[in-house]
Amino acid sequence: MNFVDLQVFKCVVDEGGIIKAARKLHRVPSSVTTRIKQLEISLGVTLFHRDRQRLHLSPTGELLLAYAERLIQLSDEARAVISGGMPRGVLKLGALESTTASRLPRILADFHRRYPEVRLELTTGTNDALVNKVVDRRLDAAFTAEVPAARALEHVAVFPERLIVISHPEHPPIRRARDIEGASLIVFPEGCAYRRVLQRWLGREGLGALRVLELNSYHAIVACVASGTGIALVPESVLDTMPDTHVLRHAIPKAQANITTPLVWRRGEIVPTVLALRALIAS
Amino acid sequence: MNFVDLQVFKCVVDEGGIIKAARKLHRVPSSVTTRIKQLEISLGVTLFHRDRQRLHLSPTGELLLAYAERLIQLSDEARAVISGGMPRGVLKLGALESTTASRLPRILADFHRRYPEVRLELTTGTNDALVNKVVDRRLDAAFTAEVPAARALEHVAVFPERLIVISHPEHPPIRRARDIEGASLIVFPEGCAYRRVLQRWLGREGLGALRVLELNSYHAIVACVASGTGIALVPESVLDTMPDTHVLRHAIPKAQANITTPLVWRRGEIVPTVLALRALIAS
DNA sequence: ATATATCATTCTCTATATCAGAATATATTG
DNA sequence: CAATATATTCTGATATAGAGAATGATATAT
Repeated sequence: MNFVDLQVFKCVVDEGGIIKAARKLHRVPSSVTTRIKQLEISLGVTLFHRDRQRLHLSPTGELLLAYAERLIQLSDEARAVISGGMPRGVLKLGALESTTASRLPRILADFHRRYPEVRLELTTGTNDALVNKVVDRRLDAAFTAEVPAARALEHVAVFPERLIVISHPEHPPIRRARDIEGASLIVFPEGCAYRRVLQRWLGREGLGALRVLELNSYHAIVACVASGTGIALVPESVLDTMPDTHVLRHAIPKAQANITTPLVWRRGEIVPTVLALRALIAS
Repeated sequence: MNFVDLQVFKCVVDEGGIIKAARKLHRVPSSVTTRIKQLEISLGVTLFHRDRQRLHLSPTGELLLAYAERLIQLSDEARAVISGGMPRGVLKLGALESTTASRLPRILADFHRRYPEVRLELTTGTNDALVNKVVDRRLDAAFTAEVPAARALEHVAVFPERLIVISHPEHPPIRRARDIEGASLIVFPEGCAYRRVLQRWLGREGLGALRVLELNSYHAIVACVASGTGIALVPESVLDTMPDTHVLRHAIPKAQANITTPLVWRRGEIVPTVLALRALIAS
C-alpha cells in the first residue's frame, strides 16, 4: 500500500472504470488493473466486485476509499507545507486586539520576511465577531480567544496566555472576587471572551453586576485603569508590551487565568497561506 | 514520497542515526542514506543538517516528522480496519415484513452486540422488491420468501417456516380450498411470495378469483381477520409474536405450508458483513 | 600519539517491480 | 451482425531499490 496505489484506486472509483482512470492518470489500462490487483492482494480483500466486465466498489472498498481520501489529502497538505512553493495572494487574517498587540508583531514580521508575495489583511475584533467572519469566509483564519464550538471549524492551539486583573497602583491587593466589590469594570464590548471569563469568575464567587465601562482599545483600557477609573482583565503578554504603565497586577485563579489562543479556520478549507502561517508558528 | 520513505525517515529521527535505523529496519546503511536523500530531493528541501558525520533534524524536517507520524498512524489504522478481522461499515439488509417481525429482533440484537462497528440499514419489502434490490446492489443481502431463480444470486437456507391460514374465530374449519369459497383474501401487495403460495393452492383445487384486500402490515391483516373481514395466509412464527389475537388457525397441505426463508446475496460478492451475519445465524 | 571504532556516504551490481504494448475475452450498442 | 467498449493477461523493456564493499571523516580508547 503506497500513495500511488491509493491515488490510482481513488481515481478508478471517481472515474468509474479502469480505462477512464487510465486516461486521466496518463497510464495504460493494464497498469491500472495490475495496480488495483496488487492493492487487493496486499490488503487481502476484494476492493471491487467484477461483474460482466464492470467494476463495482465493494463495502470493503468503500472503507478503504474513506482512508485513501484522508491519506491523500494529508500527504498533499504535507507536500504543500514542506515544499510548496511560495504561497502568494491575499491572506485575510483576524485577531483579537490583545493578540494583535502582544504576539502578532513578531509573527507577522517573520511571515512577511518569509513570504513576501503574500499581502496580509488584518482585521481585529472580538472573539465572536472573528469566529463569525471565519465561518462566513470573510476571513481565511483568525486568532481567537476560545476554541470555537462550531463543528465547521478546525483549530490548533498556538499561544498560552495568562489573564491577570489590573488596577490603580494604590488599590489594595485583589485575592478574591469580593475584593473588587464596588469598583468599575473596564472591558471590551460584548462578544469578547475575556470579558466572559471575568464575569464567570465574579459570578461564581457570588458577585453581581458591577458598573461597566466599555472601551475599544487596550491602550485606552490600561490608561483608564492607571488613572483609577476601575479594574480590568488583560492578558499578561499585552501588559508586557506597555513598559511604562503604572498599574498593579493581581493573579486570579489558574482555572480562569490560563487560556490558550487558538488559530481557527474552516474545516477542510485550509489554504496555502494559512498553511504557511501555521507551519511558521509551529517552528 | 511514499510510506516506506516516511517510515525510514521517522526511524532515523527516532533512533538518532543512519546506522541504528538501518539495524532496526533490517536494512543496510547505504539503503537508508539513499532513501533519505531521495526524500529530500523529491521534496526539494533539506531534512537533516549534516554536521561532521552527524545528522541533525532541520526545522523543515521537524515539520515533515509531524506529518509522517500522522500519515503512518493513519495508514496503520486503515490496514487494521480493512484487513483486520472485525467487519465494519454499513450492512444494507433487506427482509420481509414477516421475517422482520418474527425472526430478526433476536438476530439483529445478537449481531449488533457482536459487531458493534457495523451500522445496519434495514429495508422491508415484498419478496420480489427485495430480490431486485439485491441484484441492483441497493442491498448487500436479504431474507426473502423464496429461493430466487436468478443465476446471479446465491443463497443459504435459514429459517423453516410453516404457513397457516387464519380466520375469524367462529369460522368453520378449513380443510380444503373450497372451504373458503366466498371469503375475502387479505394479502400483501403484489410481489409477495406468500400470496402466490395461497393462490397456487386455491388454483390447484379449482378455485377461481376471490375478492382481495391488500394491506401493508401484518398487524393490520391480523386485525382484519379477527374482525371477520376475510381470511389470510401468514407464517405461524409471526402469529406467535402476537399473543392476544383471536383468530382461528387452519393447517394447509404440507407441500404448500412448509417453506424456508433463505438469505440471498449476489453470486461471488459476499462481503465481510454478510459473511459475519451468515456465520452468526449458523451458530 | 596512535589505533580502533563509529558514522555517513558513494559506487557498482543484481534482483525486483512496474510500465507499456499487444493480444484476448466478454458485453453492450448501432 | 458488425462495431465499440471494457477489463484482463502476457511479454519484454526499463527503472528502481537494496546489498555489499570501499571511502573519508570523526570520536574514543589505549
